Amino acid sequence: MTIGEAAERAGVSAKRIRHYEAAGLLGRAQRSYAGYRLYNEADVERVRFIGRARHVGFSIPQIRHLLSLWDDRSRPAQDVRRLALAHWHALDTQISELQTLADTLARLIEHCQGDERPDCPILAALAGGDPILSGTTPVGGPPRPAMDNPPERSRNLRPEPLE
Amino acid sequence: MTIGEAAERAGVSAKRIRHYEAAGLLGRAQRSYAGYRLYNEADVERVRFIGRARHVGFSIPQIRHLLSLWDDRSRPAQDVRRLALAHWHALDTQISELQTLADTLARLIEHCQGDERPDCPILAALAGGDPILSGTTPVGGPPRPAMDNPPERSRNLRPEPLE
DNA sequence: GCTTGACCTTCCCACCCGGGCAAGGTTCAC
DNA sequence: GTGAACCTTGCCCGGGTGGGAAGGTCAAGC
Repeated sequence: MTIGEAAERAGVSAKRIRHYEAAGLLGRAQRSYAGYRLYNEADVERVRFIGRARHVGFSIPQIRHLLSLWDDRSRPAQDVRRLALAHWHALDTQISELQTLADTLARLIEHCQGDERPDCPILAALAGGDPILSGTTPVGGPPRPAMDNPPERSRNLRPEPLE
Repeated sequence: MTIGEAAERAGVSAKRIRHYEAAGLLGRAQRSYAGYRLYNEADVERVRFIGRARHVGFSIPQIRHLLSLWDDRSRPAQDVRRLALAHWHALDTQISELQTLADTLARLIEHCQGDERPDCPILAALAGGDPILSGTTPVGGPPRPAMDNPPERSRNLRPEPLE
């Protein structure tokens, strides 16, 4: 099959398949006489693997690594687990940082009346040395303003630490 | 003062100041006879404002907007609040998505023994139609594996909804 | 056989926010 | 005058993908 069909069946764009090939995730595809890329079932499976791995946030280099482990039938599961765990920790760190940002911002918004008057604590904090931007959280945790529909986010889902 | 000194006083790199100027956040700087950019206290303040806004995650276009509100002495605080709130919601969405990813990954890791055997559920899930990747969380919430040092992350810090 | 439209090819640009480096000019102290 | 430390502009790089241009190919219909 040609790239369009392979792309559709793997659930990615043709462009991405070419990109993955260029990135060395796929190896050079078979070519028709006219130069069209040709794929088989196994190729589609591999692209699907890549797509799923991207979907859970693995980077291209990480997927390269995952694929090498996948290709090596004798690899220990430990190796895969380690890679996934590292990725999880990176995700967790990123989430923490974003959360800190969001909390800071929430504090700023909290202090802003948001009325017609021009005095805005948000701008003031960005402009001057308002300590609210220093990230010092009051004892007892940050304030918890009312919210219409809390998303019920799942936290504390944590794999075991690295061995 | 020249760009190096201004950069140091504003807490950003000289490169970033030039970048902000090119992005239209700063207006064309005064120039010395030789073409050096020259700054005054007000310029440094403005750069500091930009730096702080970047620090809490505002994008360049958003900061452009914030600056226009800052420059407009008669702007209602409401406008600023709205912008900050939109940014907060974007952050919150991003955090949610990352959290979903991390949870999925955690479930995968959970199911992987991580021993010397080559059967790895993580690879299996990425390769095949393992429903674990579909994101269906079991009733009662996702499993909560033991963790050495939970970061005590602050959640539920939520500003009021948009009016 | 020819046209048409859908597909394929490669290559370049764009995003975002800078870091890093190069080649060259300027300033200041010694 | 000379060297160090600054400044200038400009280009390439990252990550992962979309968009588009310019051109070749294939299959169906006339």
